[in-house]
Amino acid sequence: MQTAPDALFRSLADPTRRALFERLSRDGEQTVRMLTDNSGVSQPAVSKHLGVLKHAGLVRSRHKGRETHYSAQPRALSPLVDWMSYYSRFWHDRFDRLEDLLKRMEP
Amino acid sequence: MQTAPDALFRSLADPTRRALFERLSRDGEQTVRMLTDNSGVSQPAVSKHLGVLKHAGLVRSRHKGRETHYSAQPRALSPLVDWMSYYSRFWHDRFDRLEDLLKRMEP
DNA sequence: ACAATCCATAACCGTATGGTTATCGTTTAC
DNA sequence: GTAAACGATAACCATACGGTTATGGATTGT
Repeated sequence: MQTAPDALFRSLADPTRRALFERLSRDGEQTVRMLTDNSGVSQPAVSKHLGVLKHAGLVRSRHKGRETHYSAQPRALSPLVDWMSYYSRFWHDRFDRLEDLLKRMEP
Repeated sequence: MQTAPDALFRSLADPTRRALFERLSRDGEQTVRMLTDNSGVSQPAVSKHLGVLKHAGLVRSRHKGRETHYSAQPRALSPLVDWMSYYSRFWHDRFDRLEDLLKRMEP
């Protein structure tokens, strides 16, 4: 349970890296060159970030000739959704119990 | 848009810190002492982590005498839900349900 | 009054991490 | 065939970060 969200939270914690994922999600498949432009960092930095994202399953890569096309893999976010649902539910349940308690205290 | 999820992702990226939040979510309000036991790290480390979580809005603190009681604030997660729903249409249905859940927690 | 507990802060340290430039193998273009 | 473009990797650097011990202010217990 603990390990699944870890790589995801870590990967998305960096603003540059998150921006890459956001851009791929919004605009679809992109080459490294395209991603480097307007990224504010160098091409090697972009490649490294994409490597991290790929390792977390958040992006996929496809080679065509000398260029590499990257695309977002949003289903990889599901452990995060599960995590949030799980830990929000406790609050939700407690809220319900509190409501029940208050109801029972009324005359 | 970028700033809101940033502190949250960052805060939750560290395993020790996430474990603290998870524990507060599961078991309810706890003092620093209680949180330090079974945390695997020293009391100052716990205090520092709680400071980060508090800064991100994920926990609240309440002073009583010489001890400080911390409690989880799961609705602080909502920017993350927004972020995910925006950047991945794929999980929209699930997100809608989670958003409803979080909305019900609002005062 | 004194000792002990609680917690925050300061000072410090090693490592992880995000960035750079340099380079090299491939592949395209001329 | 030669040059240029693409992208990954290596080597390196500065800093951010998570951990520690030491300490001090506040509160509680004896």
